[in-house]
Amino acid sequence: MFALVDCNNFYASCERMFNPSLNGKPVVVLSNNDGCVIARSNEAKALGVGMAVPAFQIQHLVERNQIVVFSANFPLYGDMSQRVMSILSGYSPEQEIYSIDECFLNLDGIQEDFTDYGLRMRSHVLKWTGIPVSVGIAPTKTLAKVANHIAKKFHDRTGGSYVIDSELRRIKALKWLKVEDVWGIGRRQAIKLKAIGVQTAYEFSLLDKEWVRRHMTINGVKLLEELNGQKAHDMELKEKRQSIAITRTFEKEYTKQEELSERITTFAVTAAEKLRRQKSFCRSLIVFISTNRFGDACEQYSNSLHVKLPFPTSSSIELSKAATSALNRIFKNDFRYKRAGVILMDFINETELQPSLFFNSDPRHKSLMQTIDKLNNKFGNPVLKLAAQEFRTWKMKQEHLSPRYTTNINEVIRVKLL
DNA sequence: TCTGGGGTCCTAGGACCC
DNA sequence: TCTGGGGTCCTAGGACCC
Repeated sequence: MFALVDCNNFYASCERMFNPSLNGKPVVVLSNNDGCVIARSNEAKALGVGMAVPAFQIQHLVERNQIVVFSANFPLYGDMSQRVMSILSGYSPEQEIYSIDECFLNLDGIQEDFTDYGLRMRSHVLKWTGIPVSVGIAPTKTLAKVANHIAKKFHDRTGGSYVIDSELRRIKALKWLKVEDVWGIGRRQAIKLKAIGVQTAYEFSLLDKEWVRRHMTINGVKLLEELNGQKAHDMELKEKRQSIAITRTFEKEYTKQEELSERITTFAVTAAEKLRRQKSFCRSLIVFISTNRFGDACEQYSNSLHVKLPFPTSSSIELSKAATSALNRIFKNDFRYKRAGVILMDFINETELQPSLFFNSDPRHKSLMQTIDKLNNKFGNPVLKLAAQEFRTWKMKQEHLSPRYTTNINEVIRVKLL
């Protein structure tokens, strides 16, 4: 059996955790630059605040209903996530952290009643972190997702834990679940399926396997099997990322290549730090730039370049050089750039590096990077930068930022004794 | 005025090989 | 007029996830 444990309205719950006066009130969290909605409390959902809606479009709702708005505080969410995951790891020898707010647990060998087990996890996490979670348990990962959906949706009845462990429950659940809400069926597939009269997960589960394979590839077939109770996905105990991306929508539009180049350099340096943290080397990278996609149609330009590196490296210097030279090749004057990014890929493990006879990463960079990482970790990022990076740190729009309660000693919560 | 960021996997088709 | 057959590898782009 698999459990899927998912934090309820995770970012909003993190904010409320340190500000209990917000309990019962509508809360939303915005993306970088206070751009659009990325988390909503149940109260905010009920008021009609949609997911991923631009902030300015809900301004009237915010004012009319006194919705409390937060700027994204990723240091806080990342730290809270670690705490939640750490507690949950005690409930199974195998934990797959699927995203910042959810994980799968392998429950093979658990003797306790599954519903109770789920409830126990839930109250444990709630007590120790203040974050409410929902637990779905079933014989396949996809059905565990379905069970989780039910646990959350009918919290009053389930208490936040639901188990699909019989044909009766499986069929009842699938008949209830709309096909577009199945894990793995997105907008495109949902349209196709509805066109042939499939409305529910149950109707999907009865489709002919060949038809599904032809129209939805191997993923569709796996989905079909999983919904029918046959395991097609196992725990994925992932070690390392296969790609690392740093991309940003800028707070302003850039026209000068030097300015863009500084930002790209910083993206590459940041990505390189992450690369070194997971002890990998990278063999290629993509740089992309783009004008404002919401702007005037005739002023649009976007381009990307995938460059192979002459040798595997994790050096910030070498990676940022490669990135800026890629930028030089795609940059065009007379455009106003609003978005750009660097994506590292094609990794190998540090330990599996085969030096080449002719071209290799500069060996001196290894200890240099170690020292830079050490200093930046100790004194806060980034005391040390490359000269090619921008001099001042860019300030994104964050008008509703909460303190970093759990990761910065100067911002810990203060308790006043009366 | 204002419109996010970070991932994974699959497939079709091109380039190349014999 | 007729113009083989069987492979592998790589990549861009699509679809999906949170």
